This record gives sequence, structure tokens and C-alpha cells, in this order.
Amino acid sequence: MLLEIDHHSGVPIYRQVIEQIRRQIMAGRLSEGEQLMSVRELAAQLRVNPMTISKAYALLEVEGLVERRRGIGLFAAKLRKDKKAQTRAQLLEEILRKAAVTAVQLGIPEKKAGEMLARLYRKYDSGTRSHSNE
Amino acid sequence: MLLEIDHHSGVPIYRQVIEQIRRQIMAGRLSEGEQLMSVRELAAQLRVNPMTISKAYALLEVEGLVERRRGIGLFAAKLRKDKKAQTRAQLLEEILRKAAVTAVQLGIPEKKAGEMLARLYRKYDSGTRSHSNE
DNA sequence: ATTACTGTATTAGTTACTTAATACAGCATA
DNA sequence: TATGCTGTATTAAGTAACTAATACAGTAAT
Repeated sequence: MLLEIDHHSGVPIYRQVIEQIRRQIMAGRLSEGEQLMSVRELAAQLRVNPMTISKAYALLEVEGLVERRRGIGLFAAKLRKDKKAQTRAQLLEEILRKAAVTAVQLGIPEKKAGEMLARLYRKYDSGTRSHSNE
Repeated sequence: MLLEIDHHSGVPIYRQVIEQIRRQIMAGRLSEGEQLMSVRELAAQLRVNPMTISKAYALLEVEGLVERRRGIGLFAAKLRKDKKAQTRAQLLEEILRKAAVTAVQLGIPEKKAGEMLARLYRKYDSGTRSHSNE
């Protein structure tokens, strides 16, 4: 599971974790009933305190995206398919819009912006290797 | 000067101020020597404590983007063209990285993401018509 | 029962962020 | 000099976020 934490963004870690797990569930990359990394495991990977992860998980459960089972682990909850597809497109468009606005405001040519995106995409995609989606 | 603060984003106010002023300077929207809003004026507009704005301004000066003159005000600094280009690239890369991670996590193919970016770019570029940069 | 995993709670302490009130410092101008 | 702007510093307080250490609680397998 790809999780990127930016320690310098000012955005609380637990929020970053929530956003990204939410995204992965929406993507179907975490399918219904699938087990997520344990609190301690994820905390170790991100080099972060376990209670920070626990907090993120607790809020994800409130949101209805995951189910916590003490003694067993954390599991992705079931989601309606239509909601999933719709939300996915929205999520990506939301951030791509910000990127596009930034590029235009900065006067960076479309071609160069596109090349940068492609390079970054491959960088993060290379660690993934499932490619089952879409 | 338009400055929008999102009090619910989790991003510190002084950081939001920095990001937006930085972007406006890089975009040439604030040209060299131009005076910015005073600490108290901006603080009032954003309904925020003056010292929060002062902190943002202080960090912008460290960054070399503005010059503070006590008793007079705050002014956009002169920038070497190369540094400007470099920083601009960094700013765009930052947000494109987030977009790339999102796309990968959502399982959206590189090609489709690229097309979306291009479409959005053109959408926002068409309303600009300055094209003096780069 | 023991071991080894799960997630949870508590307590305590640190740091970052923000606000508030007050005072100070520098510049310009009437 | 007096006024009215600038930005700055200090002190105090409160909250949010994070960490650390420790202990507890539930499940499963040996």
C-alpha cells in the first residue's frame, strides 16, 4: 500500500493518513473485507506514533469506510459501486484542477506540466504493480 | 489582492498566507518593488491576529521574496530570473506530485490523468491571455 | 494457560499554532 | 513636536497535534 506522508506540509499526519486510505478504498485498491495494515505496522512504516494511526483509523470508522475489530485488525467496509466511481473521478479532478491553475498562474507551458506529471506518475506507479483497475 | 484562508483545511494560517503571496510573486502578479498590504490591514481582512501575519511576512523575507521596511511597509523583492524559474518549477512539482500519487492510488491510468490535466490546463489558460512568462 | 498478535486507553510532556494585550521602534508629514 | 501610519517584541494563555511509556482488552493458535 502506497502511503506518502509529507512532514513539512503543515497538514496533520492523521489527516494525511485518512485522506489517502479513503482514496485507496474509493479506488477499489482496498476491496471490501480486505485487511489493512495494523496500527503498529503502519506506524512503524511511517515512523509515527501508533496512537496517531489509531486516531486516523477511528475517524475512518466513524466515516463508515473501515471496520475495526479488536484483536483481529482493520478491514475495509463495503461501498456501493456507483458512489465509488463517482467519488474517484471527483477526487482526481479536484487535485488536478489545483495543479492546472498553479501551472497556468506560474506561466509554465502545458507540455512541460504534462511531462512533469508523467514523470511523477511513473515514479509512484513503479512501486505498485497491481494495475488491475479501470 | 485576493487572499483566501480555509480555516478547516488543517494548514496553518501563516502557511496559507505564505503560499498564496509566494505564488502571486512568482506569477508576476506582484511586481518588483510593489507594496503589499500592511500587517494590520491584512490581519483585519482575514480576521486573524496581526502577529500571525507578521510571522508569515518574516518567513517570506527569509525566503527572499519580500523586503520589510519598518515604518514604511512590505515590498515585493527583486528576483533573479533563474531563481524565479527554479522556484516556479518547485511549486508546480509539489502539487503535481500530489496529483500523481492520487492518480496512482485511484488506479487511474497515466494516459487518462494526462488528458485530464491537459483539458483543465486549457480551460484555465483560455481565460488568461497574458502568456508573457517563461 | 501461554504466546503473539490485534486495537484501545491513560497519563504526561513537548511542540506548533493562534490569540490577546501591551509596548516599543522607525518613518513621514503637518 | 505631534500624529499616524508602518513593522516588531514580549508575555501569557489556550488548543491541537504528536510522542512516549505503560497497561489493558480481545482474538487465535499452540
